[in-house]
Amino acid sequence: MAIGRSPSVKDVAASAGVSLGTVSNVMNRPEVVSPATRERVERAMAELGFVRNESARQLRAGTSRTLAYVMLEGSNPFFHDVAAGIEMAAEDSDLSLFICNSNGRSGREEVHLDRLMQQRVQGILITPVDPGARHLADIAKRGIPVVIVDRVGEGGAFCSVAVDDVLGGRIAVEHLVEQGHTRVAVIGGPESIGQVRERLEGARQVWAELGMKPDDLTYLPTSEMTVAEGRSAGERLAGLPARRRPTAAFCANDLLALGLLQQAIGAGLRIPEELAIVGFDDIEFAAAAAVPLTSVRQPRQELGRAAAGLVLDEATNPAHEHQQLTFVPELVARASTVARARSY
Amino acid sequence: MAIGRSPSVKDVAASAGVSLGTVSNVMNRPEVVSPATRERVERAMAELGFVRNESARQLRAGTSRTLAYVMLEGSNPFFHDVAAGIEMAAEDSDLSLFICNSNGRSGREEVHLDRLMQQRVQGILITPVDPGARHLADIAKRGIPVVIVDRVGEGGAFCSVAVDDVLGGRIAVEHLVEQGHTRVAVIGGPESIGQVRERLEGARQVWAELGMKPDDLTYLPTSEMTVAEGRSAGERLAGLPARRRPTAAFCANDLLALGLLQQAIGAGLRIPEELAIVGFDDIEFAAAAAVPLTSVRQPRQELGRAAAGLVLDEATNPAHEHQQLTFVPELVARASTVARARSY
DNA sequence: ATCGGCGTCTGAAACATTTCAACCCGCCCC
DNA sequence: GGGGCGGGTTGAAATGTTTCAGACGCCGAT
Repeated sequence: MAIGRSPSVKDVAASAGVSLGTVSNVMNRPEVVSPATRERVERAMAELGFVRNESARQLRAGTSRTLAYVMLEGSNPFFHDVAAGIEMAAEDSDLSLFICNSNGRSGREEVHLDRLMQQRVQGILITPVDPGARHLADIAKRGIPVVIVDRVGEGGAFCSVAVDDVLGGRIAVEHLVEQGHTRVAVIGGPESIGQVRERLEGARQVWAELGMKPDDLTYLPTSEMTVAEGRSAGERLAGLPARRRPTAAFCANDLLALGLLQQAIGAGLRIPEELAIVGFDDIEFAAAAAVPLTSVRQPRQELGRAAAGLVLDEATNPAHEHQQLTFVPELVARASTVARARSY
Repeated sequence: MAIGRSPSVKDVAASAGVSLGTVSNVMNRPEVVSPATRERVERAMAELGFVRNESARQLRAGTSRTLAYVMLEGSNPFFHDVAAGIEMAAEDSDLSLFICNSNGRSGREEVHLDRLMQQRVQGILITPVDPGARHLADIAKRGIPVVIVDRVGEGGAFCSVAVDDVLGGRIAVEHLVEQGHTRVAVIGGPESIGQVRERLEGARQVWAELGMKPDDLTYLPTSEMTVAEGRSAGERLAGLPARRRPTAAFCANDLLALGLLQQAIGAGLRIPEELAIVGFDDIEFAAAAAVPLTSVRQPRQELGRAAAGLVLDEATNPAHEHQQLTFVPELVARASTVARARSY
């Protein structure tokens, strides 16, 4: 029913017997219009079911009321938690948040960014496939605020918010060594992912510094950061000769760790006695695993919140300077590494 | 750098020495413009770094190129999988997808819907807090296509795509009875959530039909559908006197089931021998739990895809008729109910 | 009386695009 | 050589909002 285009300011103005400008004022600066007319206009709006046309507003204003987040992997709850943090901040500034998912593919990422530019979003938050990509630099050059999330931008060309991944890798492996492990596996990949590279790097660093034998740190590469790949890594681990087999594993994210955990339990291993496992991210399901997972916590929502703050600053503050925020990761020890850890 | 507003069609036209209309044609109907001019215009666009202003396009065209999905609970991966399905369909039609999250609160839902109307989205997909809510009906009355996802709309006022929740509850409990259980717990809540109501309803139906004693079906209500509530239900379960204590539980979603599972294992119960567990949704983490979880699978992405199809039909096909699509849920038996189930 | 100022309201311009009727020009056909 | 045709291009109108310079009426002060 109720067919026909939706009513415009003009219709409201006619119905209330005032001019266009007045209707606009009622919406945007109610204090300048007399209570009587305001009331009349508001009634007219309600009667006609008027809904402001955001495209027109935006066209005239030149700026939209939305932020966008392009996440790296929709299947990893970590990114949804980051998004939730951004959303809260956006909400506080009365902005909408547009969420996209590049799924790790640079092509999709570019398509999304293109669309976002067409929409003239106020700012773009992104966990990029490659922080050095041309299309990112191009956007920034246009003057659109871009903030890199969970990676640090190259050469300070962008604001960024991240956790110190090298440090994260360090504390994870340090913890395992403290628990008495002398043979450790590090699991993750592909190394084209910056986060992976740095976490593994941290692991190697601290391994060397603690004076452990280089050969006793086994790297098991994966092709993705998924539960399935974690299981597969578990199988490879089990295939190693007993005397060389690691007694603990550090996985570059929780999805891998969860897969490994499941495979290990299925194979009858006792956790953590026969295999200790540390993950990364501390997603909600890490604590909820049947053997609660020790993990390197990133302040997920905080990350998002801070990133939103930076993008807003860049959008509104003329004196804005790019900054690289780094959060400190924190080890959350649970039963997957400590025999009788209190679990939550 | 590169300050100043971004170039418009007019600038491109000037730079290429043609009229506005021609530039527009290059973008929208390239076949009507001669290869030579087209080439010239395209070069000008590239040089100036022209990006079409979507607001202006939309204002003139009266219609946007975006769909929206308002999900019920951002913390439940199930909805993200539905969203992924929608996104694929949107992609096929060259539409963008705007994702919002009401977090179960009717107020947020309304705010989001309001914004979406202002943006003149092509259609709205929503898993509503309450499918009977006024604001939903209002939107539909305006002629904006609305499709209810994972619930069926009341009185056929909307298109909807859902799984037969009653049937889902039936097959879950039927499965438990087949495994020889005679005392079963059903866990979920609050009952204000329609999905919960129907799943429990199905459970009760089949329990009666199979001639089981009504008193042997224990209902443990929860205040939310979260992992934490699942654990708490587990504690209440453990508190029941042994002779009345159920030997199996049907949880209204996987998050609850995961929490219950974890609590039970922590308490030293053997799964499924001492407690069998069935969840609902079959989210990815269900299979990845340390004791892989038996669950009632909903075709998550399919749900989203189908919903997108309906909303598009309603948006473009004048002869559109509302329809209620119902998918059939499917039991996926894993180790949490069947002692030596193959796990994946 | 005149003036200034204030509170309220108006009307038109501007935003960037799409669409459409009209136009131009060269060509072919009669 | 005139008429018609059709491909290519133009120019202007239209979309719904915001903004801004001004108009209007009224009051108090000069």
